[in-house]
Amino acid sequence: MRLSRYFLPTLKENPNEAQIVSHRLMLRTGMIRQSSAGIYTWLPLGLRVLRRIEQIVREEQDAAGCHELLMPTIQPAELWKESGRYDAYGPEMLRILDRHQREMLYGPTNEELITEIFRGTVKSYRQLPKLLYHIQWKFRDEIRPRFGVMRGREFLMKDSYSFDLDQAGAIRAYNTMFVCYLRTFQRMGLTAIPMRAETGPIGGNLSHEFVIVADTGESEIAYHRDFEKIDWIGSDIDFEGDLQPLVDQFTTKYAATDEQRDAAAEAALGEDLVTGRGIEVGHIFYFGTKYSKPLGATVTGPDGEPVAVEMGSYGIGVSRLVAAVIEASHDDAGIIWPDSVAPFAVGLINLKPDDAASSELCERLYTALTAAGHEVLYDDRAERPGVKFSEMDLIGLPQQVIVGPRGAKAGTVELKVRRSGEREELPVEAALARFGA
RNA sequence: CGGAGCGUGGCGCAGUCUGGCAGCGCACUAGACUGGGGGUCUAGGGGUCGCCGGUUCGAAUCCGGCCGCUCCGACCA
Repeated sequence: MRLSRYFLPTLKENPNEAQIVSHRLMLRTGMIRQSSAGIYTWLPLGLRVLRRIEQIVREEQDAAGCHELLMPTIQPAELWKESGRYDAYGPEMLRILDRHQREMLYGPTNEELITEIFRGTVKSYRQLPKLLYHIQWKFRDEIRPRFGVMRGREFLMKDSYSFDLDQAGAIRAYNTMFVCYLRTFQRMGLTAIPMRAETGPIGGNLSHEFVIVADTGESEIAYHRDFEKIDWIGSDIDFEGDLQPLVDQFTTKYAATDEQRDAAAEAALGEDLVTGRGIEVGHIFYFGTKYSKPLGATVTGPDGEPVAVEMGSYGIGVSRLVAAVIEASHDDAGIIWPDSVAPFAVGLINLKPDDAASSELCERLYTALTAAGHEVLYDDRAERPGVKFSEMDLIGLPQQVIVGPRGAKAGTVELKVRRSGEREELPVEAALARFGA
């Protein structure tokens, strides 16, 4: 992508409304623009990151045996009256009347809808278990939206739903998602600690939040020091095997948020207790027959009798994750994207587009890097070097390739690693070899 | 919803108290100089001062109402 043709409206100064670093940086790098309170437009750079995170979530869901579908954003009120949540949800749910005065709502979550789909299609225990998910925009009319996309009213969420014949099956599904989540966040370069959580209006009795440690988090958290050094899981998980030992490894140590915290347990930990703040990026629930019973989601069991299915739901805040990654990975100059979610892999800086040798070399690098499968943002603008350096650091692409007249003449380029700040001058061929080009 | 604050050009702000030509920095346009960490100089363009009403010879400024945004609190991925 040539920056001269791209849409990247960066800001030199901090917008007044942004208080936390991720919000400031998302505005300054031209990733998002606010439309109204808690509602944002995703500009090209931000959308790229959102899509990459979404794709990681999708791939890990698929790997865990979840099947993607897509439910609508607008739902009929009727279904929610059936489950009893139409009144329970309160003003946080955005209610809409269509032209026929039919009561509709912009979905804050999808348990009712997925259960309706399930009850109309799955009739026998032989068709179980099922794990379904979708990635869709949700709306919750938060009392006080804040921190940019961290706590917006409109947000992109992945929500999965499990259907099993019995509790043992449901717990198995719960464990599957538990491990899937560990892998998902790990791939984004995040350390997410699973914490015992309250179940909230979604309901149920087995629940964990996945929390990223960050000073700007909204939850008070406390956890065992061992979580900082626990062996992180590999990519070769057998989801068909017994996941309980792995889950136990992450759930036996103390870790809790807010109301779930236990003063006695924390006192017992002594020096091993770590407290701080965290950002909740995922939440998993087992809630049994809470929805299947009122909504009539039953299957015929082995004995010919109807059985209400055991369910769980599993959410990941996809749009929130964009902000969470920034909170976890930035410095004074700007964002530092982990490779896995970076909007572009390489930033190519042409320090002097007027210089024929520089521009020819840049064109060659741009073509070769692109051909080798790297996404390159090429700063070919007629700007001063300082502007280019600053903006490239600000938007935080992991690798920078810097070309100037001196190097172009000598046949060298400079490579800079954004995270470490390390710079290295190399012959062109050697630099290309680094990128497998 | 309670408490606090803000709304003046694309962004950041001054001016409001004490009514009298709408300003500054950045950004933008043109030219010159410059050229490895958000340059310098010159000349420009751009604003119904959030909206509605009132007071006044005269309102960004005073008064009333409304709207929007931000922060703190209770609620949430």
